[in-house]
Amino acid sequence: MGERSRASTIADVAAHAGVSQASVSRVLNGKQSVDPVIVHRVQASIAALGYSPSPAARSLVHGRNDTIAMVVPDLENPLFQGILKGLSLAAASDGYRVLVADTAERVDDEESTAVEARQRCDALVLCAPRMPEQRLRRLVSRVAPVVVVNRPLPDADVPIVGVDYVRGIRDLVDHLHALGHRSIAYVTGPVSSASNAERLRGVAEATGAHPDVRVDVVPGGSRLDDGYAAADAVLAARDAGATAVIAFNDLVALGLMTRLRELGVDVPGDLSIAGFDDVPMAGFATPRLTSMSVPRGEIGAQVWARLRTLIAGGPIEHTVLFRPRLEARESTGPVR
Amino acid sequence: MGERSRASTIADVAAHAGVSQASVSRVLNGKQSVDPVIVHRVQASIAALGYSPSPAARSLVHGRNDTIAMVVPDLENPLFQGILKGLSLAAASDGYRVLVADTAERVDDEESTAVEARQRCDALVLCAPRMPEQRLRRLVSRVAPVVVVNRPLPDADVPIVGVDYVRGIRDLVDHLHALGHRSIAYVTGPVSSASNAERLRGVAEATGAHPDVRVDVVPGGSRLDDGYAAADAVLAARDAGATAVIAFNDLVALGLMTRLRELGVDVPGDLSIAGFDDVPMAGFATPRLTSMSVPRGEIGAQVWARLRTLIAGGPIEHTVLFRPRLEARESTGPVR
DNA sequence: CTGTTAGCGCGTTCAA
DNA sequence: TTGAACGCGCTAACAG
Repeated sequence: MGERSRASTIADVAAHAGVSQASVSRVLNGKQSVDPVIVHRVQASIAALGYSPSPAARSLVHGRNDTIAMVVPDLENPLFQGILKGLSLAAASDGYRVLVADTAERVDDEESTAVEARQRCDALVLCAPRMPEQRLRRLVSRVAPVVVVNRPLPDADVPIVGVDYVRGIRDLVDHLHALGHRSIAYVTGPVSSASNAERLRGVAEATGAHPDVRVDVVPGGSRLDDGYAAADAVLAARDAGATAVIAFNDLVALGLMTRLRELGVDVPGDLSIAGFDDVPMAGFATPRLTSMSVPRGEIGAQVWARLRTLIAGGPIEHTVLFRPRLEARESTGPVR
Repeated sequence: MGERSRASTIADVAAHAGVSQASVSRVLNGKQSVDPVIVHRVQASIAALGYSPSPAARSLVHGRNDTIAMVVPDLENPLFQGILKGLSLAAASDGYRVLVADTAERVDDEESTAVEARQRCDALVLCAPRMPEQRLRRLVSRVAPVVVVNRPLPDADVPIVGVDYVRGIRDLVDHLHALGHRSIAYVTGPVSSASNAERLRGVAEATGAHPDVRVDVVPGGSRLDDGYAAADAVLAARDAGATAVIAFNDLVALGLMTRLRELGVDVPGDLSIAGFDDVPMAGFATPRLTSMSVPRGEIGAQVWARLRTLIAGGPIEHTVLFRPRLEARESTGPVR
């Protein structure tokens, strides 16, 4: 194989067309008017040489590269996937690309990863549910423009797009309460997770609103195996009177249901179970899982909308929280 | 708010330290030896100014930007997620980032998306299961260095990393055959998908090896709903004698099982069902789904390994196909 | 070991 | 309307 032929530059085109680089640049960007004859000639040369402008050079001149970065703790989480997909599609429709940085749950790397990613991109989307709040605040001020996803950050100069977990849990407790449940077990998410803290606040508010309801907290996690492993603790709670379970998310709920089935526990006969996020699988589980639906793609789209105005020099728009919607299915039933 | 202060440049650092830009550059890259005194002074200035080099300028001068792009048809597919995650982690360990481009199943956009992504990145990973082969061949030659994922492309100058679907299906048929099944229904994937074609080849080879086995093909898809919707056709096949089902992938299998359960069909009592990919949920389904396990993360890592040697000017390494491993679970049982 | 110079490819003044 | 010249920020070649 011969040497890889160097891609043609704007200078090549200019020479080929017998005009100046400036003219080529002008027909390329169409910002100024140029003689139709030149336009035509330049276009011909561009086609002939198969020229396409260098994004790197453009970036250097413009100081931006039409790319944003999204930092996530785990790409395998259906929630982040959905958000990423929505973000990617929305950004693409405005000519922006998305760089993803998976921190592989290593909280200590999140900061440097974010800063590094931000340097090569025009803006940042931060999903860092476990980063200590103070550190996050510092980080956010360093990497603006940035949007924070799925965690509260009071009085910070940053747009936030997220889910109203507090309200979601309350609505879910209402649902269970209406079914007659008075003793509920909550299987937690990762202990340091902000969205878990939010859910716990929801639990607190719910018990405040329903003094006749008590909620026991059981340690869990965020994945299928975590739910599976939480079964024993859940059964202990049941023996202590619990008739229903709220899991941190659907994966935990699904894993839990699997183990309960193995143990011969009937759902919802012996125990009602509800999840959160309404992942695609929820509606296909056995029994179909009751869950709080979260508009993943729409979250991504909203994130982009906010980032876009930020990039354009616009204001920091208000926090937007989506209220989860109850999807009542088979896994929750009346207490008996 | 005042004006956003412009980030400091290498010139600022040079001035602050009272040395030339070249010296700053040298201490930055550590390629040449520099007087310790200067090193120290420059580092101090860098810290004082909070300087960090511009990736754009570096890209322009080096002709690369330490970023690769991955083009996928659907970010929500667990298979691509796993590959993306493995790729992202492996690339990150070598200082490379990953840009993702979701073509949202729009086959017609794949080509331009890929070319566009390639221009801003040093290399490309192509997941385009439905792109017509000839178009893919042309594309591949345009965007090198590139690695193609999960589809054969005989005699093309491109490394391929994928799954041996043919062998996987054969092994799966062997499994069912050993259980006594002689009439099997195969629920297809997307018609134009390359990996579906591979599976069909596997079916053909399997029936060749087992003349006593017959396989009926039933139209399906790639997602949960597709499997759900295929139930009627599958039942028709059962009425025609089929005792087992192989689904295009786990999602289809899971969707199918859900519908069958609604219809009162016992799995595996009335019908054995097997999927493909071994997604995390497979082992948690009811009943636990028999599947062919595919090393998603490892595929991503292998893709990176090949891309890396390509970027370094190395040879086009040989195709590597992972042989799926049977995960026999509850959803397949002996014919009765 | 250090500073000066010359690009990398493009956009954008500024005159003509 | 066009072209020449400069600068974006950095690295590499060349002197000193």
